[in-house]
Amino acid sequence: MTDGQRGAGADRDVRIIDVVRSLRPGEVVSYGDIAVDAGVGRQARRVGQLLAASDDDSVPWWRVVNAAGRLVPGLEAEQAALLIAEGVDVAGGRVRRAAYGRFRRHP
DNA sequence: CCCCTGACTGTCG
DNA sequence: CCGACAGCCAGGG
Repeated sequence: MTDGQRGAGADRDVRIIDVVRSLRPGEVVSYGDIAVDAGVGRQARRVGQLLAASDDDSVPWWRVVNAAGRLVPGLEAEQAALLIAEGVDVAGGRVRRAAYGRFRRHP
């Protein structure tokens, strides 16, 4: 592919996944933050859709929650276990604000 | 091109 | 605190 970027869409996906993979243990961020960090603006939905379709084990999807700190529907138990194992404060199917690593929301 | 769906988000009652 | 609503963006039928 010496010509232009036929994979423009795939490039965005790669960036998003890359941001998620850059998360370290105990670090939790929201879909919106991931989208912004990846430089795709308000594609928070695409982030979730992407993670849902990704089978890659190198992608720590459990470190991603929604803006309310809510865990992934249907996988709350597993996600909670993984987060707690990393020292994240999880309660009632959601992550506590204080447990966020890159939390960039008004406190 | 139109319509529906979604691991989202912010506002309102 | 929580449910209902509307807004936004991209993918799939």
